[in-house]
Amino acid sequence: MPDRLSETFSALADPTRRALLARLATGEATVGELAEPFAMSLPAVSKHLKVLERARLISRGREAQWRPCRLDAAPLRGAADWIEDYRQFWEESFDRLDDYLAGIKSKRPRRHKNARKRQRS
Amino acid sequence: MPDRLSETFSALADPTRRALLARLATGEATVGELAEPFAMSLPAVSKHLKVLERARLISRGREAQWRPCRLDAAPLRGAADWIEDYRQFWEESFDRLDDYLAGIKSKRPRRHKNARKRQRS
DNA sequence: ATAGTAGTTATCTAATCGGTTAATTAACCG
DNA sequence: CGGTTAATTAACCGATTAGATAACTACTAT
Repeated sequence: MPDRLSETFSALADPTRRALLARLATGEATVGELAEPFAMSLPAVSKHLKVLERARLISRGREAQWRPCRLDAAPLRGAADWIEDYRQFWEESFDRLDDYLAGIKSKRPRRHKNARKRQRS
Repeated sequence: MPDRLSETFSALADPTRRALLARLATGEATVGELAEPFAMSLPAVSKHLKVLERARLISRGREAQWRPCRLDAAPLRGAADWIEDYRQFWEESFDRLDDYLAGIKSKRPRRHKNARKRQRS
């Protein structure tokens, strides 16, 4: 995997792995504890954890025969920052829809005088 | 692909696709224009665009023989929201780093009194 | 030493991915 | 019509992925 951001997004692109992170947000857990809610083999979960570990989203300790996992959310910051650059676009999209509707309206006078909702701040 | 969030993250997990989105953030563009900066074949770019389209991150019009693409950032909102739930964790990590540094400092008095940066609004 | 528990590694399979080149569709122009 | 431009589709390839089962490692407990 080339870059860090790709590795982060790629790790997040699986519902099982997101669920594992969600579980770890409530505190450390062993592999067995993490695997318990899933209808899949332990090795499968172990692999998912390895993916998360390579993406630096979790780290693991050792305690007797257990390998407790803990969340390490730091890489999410980069992902959040990247997405944040587009916030204006998903907020703007409502405005553009309004523009479009306004265009329709000018050609074919109609009701819907004020379609704008979600006027941002 | 099962869920929307996975599809979004998966689409973002490729640097070429992120670059395409970044380009589209500056305005609509045709496939050829989008492909131009990349050292890869047009069909390859076309495939990436199809992935973005399936993830609803872009949409396409038709204008003569061109298929202008435009950004549709709406799905990013879900991704941003998901990640946002973890913000406290990556911000906490600075606290932990501070704690760690504070521990060091108590043993070996130093400067860096206030290492915390990026205090979020 | 033996058995049990926690987890990883090995091996395999089917599917998907990211890329290629060649062929095809679609629209324009003369 | 024929030719050019824009883009997609088809067919293929090698690498990776998500899953399974089986075998192994590592530690605990008796």
